[in-house]
Amino acid sequence: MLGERNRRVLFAVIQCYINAPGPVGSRVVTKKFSFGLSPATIRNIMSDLEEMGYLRQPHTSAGRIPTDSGYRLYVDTLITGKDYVNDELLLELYKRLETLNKDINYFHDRASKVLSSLSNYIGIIMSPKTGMTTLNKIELLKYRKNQVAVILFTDEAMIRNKVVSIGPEISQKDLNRISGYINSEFAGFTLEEIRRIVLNEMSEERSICDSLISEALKICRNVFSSAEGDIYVSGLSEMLDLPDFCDIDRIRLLLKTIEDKHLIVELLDKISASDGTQVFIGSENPIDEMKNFSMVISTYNEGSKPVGAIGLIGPRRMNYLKAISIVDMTANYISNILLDR
Amino acid sequence: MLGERNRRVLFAVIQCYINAPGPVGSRVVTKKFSFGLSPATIRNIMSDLEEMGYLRQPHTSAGRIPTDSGYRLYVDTLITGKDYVNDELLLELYKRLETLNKDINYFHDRASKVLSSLSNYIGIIMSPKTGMTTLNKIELLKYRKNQVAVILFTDEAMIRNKVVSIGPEISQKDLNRISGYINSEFAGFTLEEIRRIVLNEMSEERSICDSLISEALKICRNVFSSAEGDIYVSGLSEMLDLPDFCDIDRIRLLLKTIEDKHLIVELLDKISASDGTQVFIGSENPIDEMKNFSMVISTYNEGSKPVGAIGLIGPRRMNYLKAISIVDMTANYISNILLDR
DNA sequence: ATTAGCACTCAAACATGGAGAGTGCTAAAC
DNA sequence: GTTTAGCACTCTCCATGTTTGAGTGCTAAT
Repeated sequence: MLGERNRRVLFAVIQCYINAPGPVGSRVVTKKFSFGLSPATIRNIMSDLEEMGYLRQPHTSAGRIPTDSGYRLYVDTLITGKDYVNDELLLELYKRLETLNKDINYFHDRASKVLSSLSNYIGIIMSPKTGMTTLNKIELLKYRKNQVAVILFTDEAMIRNKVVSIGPEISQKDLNRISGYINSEFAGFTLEEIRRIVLNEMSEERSICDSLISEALKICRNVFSSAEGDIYVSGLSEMLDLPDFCDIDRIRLLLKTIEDKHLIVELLDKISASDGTQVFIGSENPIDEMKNFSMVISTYNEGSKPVGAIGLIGPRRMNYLKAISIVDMTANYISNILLDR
Repeated sequence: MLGERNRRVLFAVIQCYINAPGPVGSRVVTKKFSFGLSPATIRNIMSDLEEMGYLRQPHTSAGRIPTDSGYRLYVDTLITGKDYVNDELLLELYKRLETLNKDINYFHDRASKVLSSLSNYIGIIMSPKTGMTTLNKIELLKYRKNQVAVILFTDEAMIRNKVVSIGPEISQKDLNRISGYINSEFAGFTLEEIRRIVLNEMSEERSICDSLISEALKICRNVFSSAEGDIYVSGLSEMLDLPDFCDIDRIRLLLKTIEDKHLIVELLDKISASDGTQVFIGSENPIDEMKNFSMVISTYNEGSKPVGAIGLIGPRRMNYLKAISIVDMTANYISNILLDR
C-alpha cells in the first residue's frame, strides 16, 4: 500500500510537473518542498513510486513524470477533498458570467469563451440535445410564398427556427390551426418522442385525404428530424501557447477531432445522462484521438434534469485543481440561471 | 517592360512553387517546361526577374521563389484571362452545394465546409451584416412570464431570434399591437437605419407616458442593437496538412486572428460593399496578422445587392487558379439560390 | 533508515565535414 | 548579340562526433 510519505512525494512531483513541463528530478523536489529528506532518499521513494506505476522515466537517468494512474490518484484525492474552491477564481468567474443573467441569448458562445479564457484550455459547451428537450410550444409563421418559418420553443428556453418550404400555399389561419393542433397534442413531450410519433403516423396513414394534415406532418418531420446537439468550442489559440504544443502533429489531430464534432457530441451526450463532474486523464479518454489529452466535464441542469454539458480539454499535464473548479462552478452558475428564470 | 518570354518563365517558376514548396532552380524549370533554352539562359532570365522584384532568393545559391508582386502579376493575368473554370471542379462543387437548394437553413455552415474541403484551405462565410439587411417583418411572441421571443424576418431570408426580458407582463394582444406598429413603420428599412431611428426616439422622448410604447422601444433597442455580422470558419485541420505549416508560430497567429473574428468581420464588411472577386496576396492583406497568408474573397448577392461575403484563406503559395474558381462559383451559386426563392 | 559520494547514462547543444543543389561569371559558340 | 558550356563558389541539409549537465543507482558510512 501507498504510505502517506510516498503519497506526498508523488503529489509534489505532480505539482512540479504541472508548473513546468519536463522530467522532475529528486533535487528539485527537495528544494521546492521541505520534506526534511535528502535527494537520495527522495530518489529511493521515487523509485518505489515508479515500481508501483505512478511515475515513469522517459529515459534512463532522467527525472520522473507522472503516469495516468499517478494523476488519477491525485485527482481522486482532490475530488474527495472538495476543498478546491478558490475565492479569487470564483470572484473572477462570477464577474465574467454576470452578463448571462441579463441576457441569456448566445450564452453557449459566451460561456465557452469564459471557460477557455479563465483556464487557458479549450472550453466546450454542448447545447441541450434536441432529443432531451421538451416542447413548450410551436409557432408557424407565414414568411413568403411557399415558405413557413417554424419557431420552436422548448421548456429549456432554447429556441430554434427553421424555414420550411411547402407545396401549396397555406393561409396563416390554417397555419394557426396546425400549430394549435401540434401544441395541444405534443406540448411536454421531448422532441425525440415527437419525432418518433410523427414518423409512425406517417407510415401508418400513407394516403391522407386531408391535405392540411399531410402538410402539417411534412412540416413536423422536417423540423423534428435533426436530433443532434451542437457544441461550441473556444480557446484553441490560447491552448497553443502552452509549452506542451511544440509538436505539430498533436495539434493537427486535436483540431481534426474538434472540427469533426460528432465524437465529442457523442461523448458529451453520454455524460449528460449521468451527473457530477468527471475527469478523463489521457488514456482514460473514451475518444481514441484524444488519448493525449485530458478532459474535465460536467453537466448543467434545468431543475433536476441535466440538459447540457460543459467541459475543458487540456493537456495531460493539466492543472486539474483549477480546471475542476472552473468547470464545477460554471456548471452550477448556469444551472442556477436556468432555474431562476 | 516585361517581355513575353520572361513572363512565361516567371509563371513557370510560380507553378513549380505552387506544386511543391521550396526554391525553384533553373534546371527544374527547363526539365518541367520545354522552353528550348538551357539552364544557363533561364538563370539569366531569373536573375533579371529578381532585379525587377518578381522573384527572390531565400539565400545565395538557392533557387528562386516568387515575391508578392510576382504572384500579383500571375493572378492579374488569371483574372483577365477568365478561362479558369474547370468543368470537373464545377461538377463537384454543384454536387456538394445541391442540398442547399432543398434546405437553405444553416447554409453558412455547410457552404463554408464545401469551400474548405474542396480547396483544402480555410473557408469563411460572413452572414449578411445586420446593418445591411432590410426588415421584412417582426413577430413578438409571448414565451414565459416576462419573456418575449422576438422573431426578426429580413428580406434576405435571414431569420434571427432573441429572447427579451420585459418588465411588466404584456399580453399577446399588446405584443401584436407593438409588432404591427413596428412593421407598418419600419418594413423595408435596413436594420441599421431602424437602430438609429429608435435610438433617436429614445433620447428625444425621455419621459414617455404610454408604458406600452416605452416597452416597445426597449424591445427594439435590444433587438436592433447588435449590428455585427457573424462569420463561419471551417477547414483549419485540412489546412494544417499543407507543408507550409511546419512552423508553429504561424499557426498560432492564424488561429488567434480567426478566433478573434472582429478583424475579419471588418474586412469582409468593407469588401461586401464592393463587388467581384478580390485577391489579397501576402503583404497586400489589409489585416496585419495575416500578412503571411493570401485571401480570395467574393460577395454573394440578393438580386443586385451584395448581402454577404465568402472567401478562402490559404498560404501565399496558394493555388490561385483553383481558389479563385471555387470562390467565384460558390458565390454565384449562392446568389442564384437566394434569387430563385 | 538515511545520507554522502561516485561512477554511469542519456539527451540536448554544439561543432565538424562531406554531399548536393544551385548560382554567377567568363569565355567560347552560334 | 544571344546563347551556352564549364567551373569555382556558396549555402543548406544531413549525418556524425563531442561536450556538457542533469539525474540516476549503487555502495559504504552514519
